Amino acid sequence: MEYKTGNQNKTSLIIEAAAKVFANRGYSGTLMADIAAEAGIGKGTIYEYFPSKEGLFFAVFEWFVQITKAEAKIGISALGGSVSERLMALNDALLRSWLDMLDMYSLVMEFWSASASSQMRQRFKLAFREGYRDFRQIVSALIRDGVEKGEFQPEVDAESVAAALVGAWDALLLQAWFDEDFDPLTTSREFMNVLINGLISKPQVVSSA
Amino acid sequence: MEYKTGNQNKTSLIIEAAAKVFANRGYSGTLMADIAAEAGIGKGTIYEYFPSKEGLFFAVFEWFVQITKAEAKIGISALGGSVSERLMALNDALLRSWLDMLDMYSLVMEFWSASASSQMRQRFKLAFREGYRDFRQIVSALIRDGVEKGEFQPEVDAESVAAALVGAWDALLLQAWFDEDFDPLTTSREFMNVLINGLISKPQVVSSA
Amino acid sequence: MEYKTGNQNKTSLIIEAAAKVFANRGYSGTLMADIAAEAGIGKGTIYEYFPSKEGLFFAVFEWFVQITKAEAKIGISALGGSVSERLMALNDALLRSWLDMLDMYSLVMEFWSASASSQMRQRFKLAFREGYRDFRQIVSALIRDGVEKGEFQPEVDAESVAAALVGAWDALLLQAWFDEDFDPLTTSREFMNVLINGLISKPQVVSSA
Amino acid sequence: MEYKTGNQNKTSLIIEAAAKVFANRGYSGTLMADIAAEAGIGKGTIYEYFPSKEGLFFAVFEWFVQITKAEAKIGISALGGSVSERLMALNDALLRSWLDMLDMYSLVMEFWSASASSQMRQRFKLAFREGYRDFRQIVSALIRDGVEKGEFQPEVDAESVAAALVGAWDALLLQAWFDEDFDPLTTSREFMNVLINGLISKPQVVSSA
DNA sequence: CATGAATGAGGCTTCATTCAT
DNA sequence: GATGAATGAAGCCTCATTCAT
Repeated sequence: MEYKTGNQNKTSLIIEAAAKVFANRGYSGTLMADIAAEAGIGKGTIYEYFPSKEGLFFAVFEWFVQITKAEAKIGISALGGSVSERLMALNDALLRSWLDMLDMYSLVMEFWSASASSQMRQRFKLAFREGYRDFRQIVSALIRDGVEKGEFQPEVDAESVAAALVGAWDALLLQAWFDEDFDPLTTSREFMNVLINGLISKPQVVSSA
Repeated sequence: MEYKTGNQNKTSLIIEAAAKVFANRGYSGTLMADIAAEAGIGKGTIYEYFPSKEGLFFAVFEWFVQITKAEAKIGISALGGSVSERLMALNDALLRSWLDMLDMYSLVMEFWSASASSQMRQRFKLAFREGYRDFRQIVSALIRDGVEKGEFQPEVDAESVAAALVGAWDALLLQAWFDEDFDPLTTSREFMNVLINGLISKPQVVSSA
Repeated sequence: MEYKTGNQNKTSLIIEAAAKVFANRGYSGTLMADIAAEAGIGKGTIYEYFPSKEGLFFAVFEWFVQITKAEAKIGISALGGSVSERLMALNDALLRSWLDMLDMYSLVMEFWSASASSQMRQRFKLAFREGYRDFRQIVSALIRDGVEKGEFQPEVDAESVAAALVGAWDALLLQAWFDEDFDPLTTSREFMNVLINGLISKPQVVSSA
Repeated sequence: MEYKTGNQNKTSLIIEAAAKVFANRGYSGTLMADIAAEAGIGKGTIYEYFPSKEGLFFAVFEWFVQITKAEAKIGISALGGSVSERLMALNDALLRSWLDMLDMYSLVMEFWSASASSQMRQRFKLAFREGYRDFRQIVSALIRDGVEKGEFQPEVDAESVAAALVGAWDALLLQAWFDEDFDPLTTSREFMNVLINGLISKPQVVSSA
């Protein structure tokens, strides 16, 4: 009825329509008819390209992972400068690109939920695990770089910081999704200042229980 | 039929049975009949205590929020010592209590997903927002305390660090849920070392794009 | 809406309603809704008793086989007299009982068709094979009895005659179903006269290609 | 794509492909796409030659009736000799020609079933009635010939015997289709011996209920 | 109070048929 | 003529909810 996106083929037309509807209504709240209507095609046509609702959902997931990874890579490869600067730049790039599609964030929650239940559990869980691993690796490589260059303290456990950082980004967006008054970009930058400071400064030991 | 966990009343019997089943099968994968079977009661009985599946789900959510908050309070109130030490102790307490019920973590994902799908969106979204706000407040109060006591640097933005920290905890558990080889406790402690170091040390300024 | 048949239980209520509708509209022409309406119950109720349309169809088949066998047994056990007389009496009894339910004959055709195609092929095919074997056996036992008693010629191959006879009965009813002007009872009696005569009389050999 | 059976035209190409698929999967189990694939043509092409699935099915039926009749005529016209011999020869010829295409037998069952289900009922029912009548007539003519020539007893009711005989042939093939261990040719010959004996021998009267 | 048999609205999916190329 | 991508009517089945016992 009103296509305009440069959808090369019908497959991606459907995926994008589905993404929109899944994001708005959730997996089980979404009717195949809604997707068809959103895509401006007949209900049956979807089944020419995808085997089932579940199959389509997974295709949306893969599409989503792919564009997310692509964004991340761009954000990372972009910059020169000190490792600290690059880390902060990565923070900005990621959050900005995500904020641009915050309305899609509910998709992520649908994916999480799918990975927790249902038939597709395994496929999703695996994909998430791999996705997080990849992402952690990218960030930890950056941090390790900082350690090797002497910019960061040698005691720093790059893996752990990367894992927590990746998680923090994720969760800041989550909070932004829940709370319109929450500004994740500013928040993250303040946080990054502290964290980077922690990476750079000679540690003051703390003990615990 | 064989549940005797200290359920004072049938209401909590049903809630706990429902929590179990929702965690395993997801919201829409769960049948009322499954819950009744799990609780060892008749299907119709559920409707004596809850108005609908959705209502029961929300009750599970509230129950979950409550016990989670209770755990958190225990973790926080527990310790004395320096703020750094208390922060690290909080980290340990929270992660430990969550790890004990990691199999319930999928419930959180269901709740997230529910907050994204239109039917119950408002109720869940609101509850999550409040939950996160409360939690951020608790943590930011602690950090602010550190600033006021001179233990942490004055430039530190307590709110932001709290938000990111709360998020990082959440997301580390998420990663643990996806990845059995991932150890969130150790990871979090390494991360906390760096973060606390960043809070304590005099900042080395970093600029960015 | 208007039950009156002495249906002890709902299972047979549904089976009988289904038999009626399957007989009138054929398997794939039958809607589950039709059956429910015919039985005066809700659509969903059928699924409390049968797993699927196919399962219900098979249940109808089994019910049909059972009552058919029961009829046959009555027909057979009934009479004394010479074997010839008993054979003729069997002929009459079978055809009469079938003619009483000729409107159900189309069910048989549905069953044949089901045995030829579809998922259920094996189950139906097997049941038909067994059904025919049983029936042949009953008839051949009778004929063999005639041979042993010296009433029939010793050269008679009881098995073969039984098989053909069983088939002839079947097929006469089939023709009656197609052709309202066809009188299978008279026809069969005339035929039986010839056949029994052939069993009794000393054979006049015939050769062929 | 790879069919070159002497199909003069595409019409018969399609009919034969359809016959194959209908025989294997049954009417409603058959997809138009299957037929097109079997015929090595496009789905749409079928509609250039036939108005609908049902129309094609009926065309297959007519084609089937035609070749069956042709076979029967050949079998009948073939032989000289006594009527008994011709009858036996007919038996052999018919069964042999049918056994050669036993895998097509399931088509007959589909046709029967079609004649029972409401949509096409009339057309099929009529065709079957005519088919049986024709066939009975051919056989009864033969038997009457035997009576007239004094070879068979005058009391014989040619029509009835013909009807039963035609039915027996049909049903023996049916049993063969259900039961691979069943040998219809031998069976039929043993049966024919008895029957022909009954036609020839002076009758021994039998009375019944 | 407790139950579970009964219900029927609702949704996914199939597939004969159409029609633009 | 030939094609096969697109269609949407139609049907099986699910399952939250009700209510008579």
